[in-house]
Amino acid sequence: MGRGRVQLKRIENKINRQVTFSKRRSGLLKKAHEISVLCDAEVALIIFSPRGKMFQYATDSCMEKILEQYESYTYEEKKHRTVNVESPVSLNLEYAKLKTRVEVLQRNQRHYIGEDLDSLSLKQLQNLEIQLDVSLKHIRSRKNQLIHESISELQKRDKALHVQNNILLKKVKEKGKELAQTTHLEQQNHDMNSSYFGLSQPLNCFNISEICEAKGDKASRQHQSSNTIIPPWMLHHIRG
Amino acid sequence: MGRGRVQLKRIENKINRQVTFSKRRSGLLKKAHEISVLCDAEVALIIFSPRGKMFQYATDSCMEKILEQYESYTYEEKKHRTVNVESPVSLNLEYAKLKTRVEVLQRNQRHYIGEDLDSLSLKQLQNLEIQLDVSLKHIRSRKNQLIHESISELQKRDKALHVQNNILLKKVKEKGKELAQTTHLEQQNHDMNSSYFGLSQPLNCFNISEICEAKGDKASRQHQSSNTIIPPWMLHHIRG
DNA sequence: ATCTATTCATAATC
DNA sequence: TGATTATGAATAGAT
Repeated sequence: MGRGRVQLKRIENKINRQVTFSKRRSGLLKKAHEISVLCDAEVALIIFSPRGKMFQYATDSCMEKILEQYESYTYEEKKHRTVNVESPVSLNLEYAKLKTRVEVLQRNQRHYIGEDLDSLSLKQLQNLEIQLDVSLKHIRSRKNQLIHESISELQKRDKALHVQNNILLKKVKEKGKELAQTTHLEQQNHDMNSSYFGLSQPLNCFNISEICEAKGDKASRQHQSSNTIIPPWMLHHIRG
Repeated sequence: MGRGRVQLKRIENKINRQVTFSKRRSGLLKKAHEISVLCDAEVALIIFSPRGKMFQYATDSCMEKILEQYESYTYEEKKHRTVNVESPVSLNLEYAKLKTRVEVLQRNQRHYIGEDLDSLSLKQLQNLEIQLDVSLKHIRSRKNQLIHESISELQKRDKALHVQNNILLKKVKEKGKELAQTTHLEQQNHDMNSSYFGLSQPLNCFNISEICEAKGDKASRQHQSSNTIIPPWMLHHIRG
């Protein structure tokens, strides 16, 4: 860029080096910000000038949070194994780090539940809003998945009950025939009609909840309430 | 760069966002390396993709060293004072407690951002959904408040500028009259027209952001981008 | 992944 | 420092 190709080696001229540092630094910060916004990435950028002056960029102005993420990403195992053996001096350090982490997490949590919002900038509020919208999408999607699973499970049960019902029906008929050989025909017919309990309501699953509750245990926590978004029998079914 | 100007806002198309992330990430890492070599600077760059994958660059491959520098630059006092007084025995216990707390908080946090939902029951998912709906209500309400505040503040400024402008206009006219007593009328009219600089753009605050950047520190993270949902000058205004 | 038309960043210069 | 400009880089969109 600029007049002439640049070689990737230390710029010897002190003035040029300083100027280039200043220019490229702002360029780098800008690009860090851009990728952060454009691609929804979290970026932490720290630059020390040769003289030790610091410059930084962090997505959402939250450097600590990103550094914590880095630590947990890199040193996950190391921490858990080493801490207990090390000298109390470093334990102090680890403890301090953890405490900071807890503070950060707690602050975030309060933001996620819509509290302490006064400390957030408009930008941060917007990011939070976008994040929660995404979260809700995931949550609803997962909910639907569970519901669909439970429905197909119930349909399977329904089928099984049908089969069983048919078998029972056949047995009843057989018994009927046997009886016919020892009693009058009119008596036989009367029995048939009153003992037929079969397929008139095969898909009315709502009554299943009563069956489940009769079984006792966890099912009884879900009381009948046809006004909730999800019928309670479905909840029970998923828990089992 | 590329076909067409780029807007500084989240790329909505998932594929494009991912591709751009990949391209810009390598660009950013390259530039971080370049400034490090060319200008003898120390650079630490950490990037998390939206899905949590990490990428990093550090001068001399020594991330920890640079992060320590950062910590000492920022938190010099804070850490060293708080912890050293406690007894080492209870410290271990406290540390374990904290660790558990961190784990719980982390798990919750993942739920809030819509991850790890498989471990939740339907009931829990519903509670989460309700919670996040409430959160979003609060967040949007707070956002609106901030926006309204900033608008009325700007209106106040606008008014003040109008008043000032009118005063200046009067003064100009007075000067004009004075001049009329010593010069020809045509000369007077000419002055009037050319020195009037009044109300054509009373609300153009965009240059304020540049003033803030000149002040250094945190303000410089917000770069000029007239294409974000909220103009940067408004963001700054609210932060200040 | 590869290829271009564009826009961007910036080295040199003032 | 700050602005300008010629030039090489980066990259968005298409393939």
